[in-house]
Amino acid sequence: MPEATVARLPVYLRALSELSNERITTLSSEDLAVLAGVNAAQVRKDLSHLGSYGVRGVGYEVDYLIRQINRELGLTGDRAVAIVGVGNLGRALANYDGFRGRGFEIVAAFDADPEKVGRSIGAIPIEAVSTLTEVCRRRKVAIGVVTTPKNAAQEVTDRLVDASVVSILNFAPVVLQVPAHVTLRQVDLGVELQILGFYERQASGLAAAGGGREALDAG
Amino acid sequence: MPEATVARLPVYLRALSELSNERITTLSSEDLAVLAGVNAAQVRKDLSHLGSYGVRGVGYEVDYLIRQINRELGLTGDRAVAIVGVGNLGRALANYDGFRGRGFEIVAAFDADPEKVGRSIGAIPIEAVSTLTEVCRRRKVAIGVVTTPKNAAQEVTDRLVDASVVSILNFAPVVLQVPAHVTLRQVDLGVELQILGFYERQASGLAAAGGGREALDAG
DNA sequence: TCCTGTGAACCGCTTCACAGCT
DNA sequence: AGCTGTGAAGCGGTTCACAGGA
Repeated sequence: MPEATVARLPVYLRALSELSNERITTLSSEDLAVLAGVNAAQVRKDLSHLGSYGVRGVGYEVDYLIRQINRELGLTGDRAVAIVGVGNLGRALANYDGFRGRGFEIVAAFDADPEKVGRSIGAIPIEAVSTLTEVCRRRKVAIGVVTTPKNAAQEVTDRLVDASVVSILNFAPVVLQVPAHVTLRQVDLGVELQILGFYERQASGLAAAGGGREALDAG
Repeated sequence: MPEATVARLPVYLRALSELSNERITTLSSEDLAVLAGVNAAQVRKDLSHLGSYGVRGVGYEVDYLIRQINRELGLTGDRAVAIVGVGNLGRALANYDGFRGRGFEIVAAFDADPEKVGRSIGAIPIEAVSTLTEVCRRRKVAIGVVTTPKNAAQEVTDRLVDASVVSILNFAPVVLQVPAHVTLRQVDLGVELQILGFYERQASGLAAAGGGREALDAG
C-alpha cells in the first residue's frame, strides 16, 4: 500500500463519515474527489488498493466503504495514546474530542514540571516524566505525542522508544532521531507558516530572484 | 523552485539557527542532512537552488546560508497573521513564541462567541468574526490561521479570501475549497493519528493483508 | 583529500485513457 | 449511458555517481 494512499485514506474516511450522517448511501469517485480535494482517478486508484468495492456504472456504497477503510487503517480496537508535555498545545490535544470514536484513547499525560504533576487535564492525571517509560509500557501505549519544549523532545522520545512505542507524532520544532522501526510524523507550526510565507511573497510579486516570476499554487 | 525544496528550507533554517547560536561557523551537506533528517545529496540540490554558496572541500558558512535562506523565504519584513477561532488550539497558537523573530506577527484574533469577544489572549484582543473581512483588509493580513470548529471553517475561509488573504493554514478537520490563487495548507491531528495507527498496526504484525511489512518514515 | 554542484538514472506517485461491467 | 478498475504514460522528486574546485 503506497504511503501516499495511506495518508489520504483518513481524509476519505472523514468525508464519508459526514455523508453517512447525512444519510447519503452512494457516491462516485468524482464526488469523493471533490470532497477530498484530489483527482477522481486518484480516488479510484487509492480505493482499488482496498479491493474492488465499487459498482461500475453506479459508484461506491458509503457505509460499506467506511467499513473497508476502517478495516485497512485498523480502527477496530482502541489504540492507547500518551501525551508528553502539558503546555498549551498538549492541553489542546488532550481536550480534542476527535480521539475517542476514531479508535484512539489518551491513557496518559506527562510533564516535567512538579507543579503540574498530580493535577489533571480532563480525566487524565498528569504524571512525572521520570515514570514515562514504565507507565507507557504498562499501559501498552502505541502512539506517543510529543508536545514538550524543543530541548526536552529528543530525551522523551528516547524514553518512548524504550517503552516500545513505535509511532510518534512530534510537535516540537526539532528533527527527532529514532530507530528505523519507529514511524515518526512531524508537525511544525513555524515551518508551515514559513512555507506559506514563501508562496504569499511570490503571489504578492515581491520575489527576490530575477524578474517578475509568476507564482501560483493550489496545495 | 520545487515545492518539496520550499518545504525543507525552513527545516534547514531551524537547524542552522541553532548552530549559529552555538557559534558553529561551517558545516557540510552531510552534517546538515543529519540535522534535517534527509539525504546529503538532497541538501546539496536544495541549496543549489539558492545559488552556489558552498565552498568545495570545505562546506557551507552557517550565517551566510541563514541569510540566503531567509532572503529566499522572504523573512525580511514582518507578515501579518490572523487567528480565527479562539478555542484551545487557537490559544495555544497565539501563545506560541515562534512567531516573532521568525518574521510573523499576530495582528488579530477572531471568535464567534460573544462571551469571548472583548477579552484577549496575551496582547491580542479577540474580535467578532463579523468584523473579520474588514479588519483583515485594514491590517493587511497576509496569512490566516483557521482553528474554528469544522462547521465554521469554510465560512471564515471565504471571509478571509474576501479580505484578500492568499495564504491559509487550516487546522479544522475539513477540506476547504478555495480559489486557485490561494495557497492552502492543512494540518489535521486526527488524520495524522490515523496514519500513525496504520503503520503501528503493520509493525505490530496485525496487518490485514499479507505479511509483516517494515514501516519507516521521517516526514 | 575533501566536499560541492549537477547531469543522469531511478523511483514512486499522479493522471490519462480506455476496456469492461452494470 | 455511466462509472469503475487499471495498464501505460507522464511528471516531479530523490539518489547516484562523478567531474571539478579548494
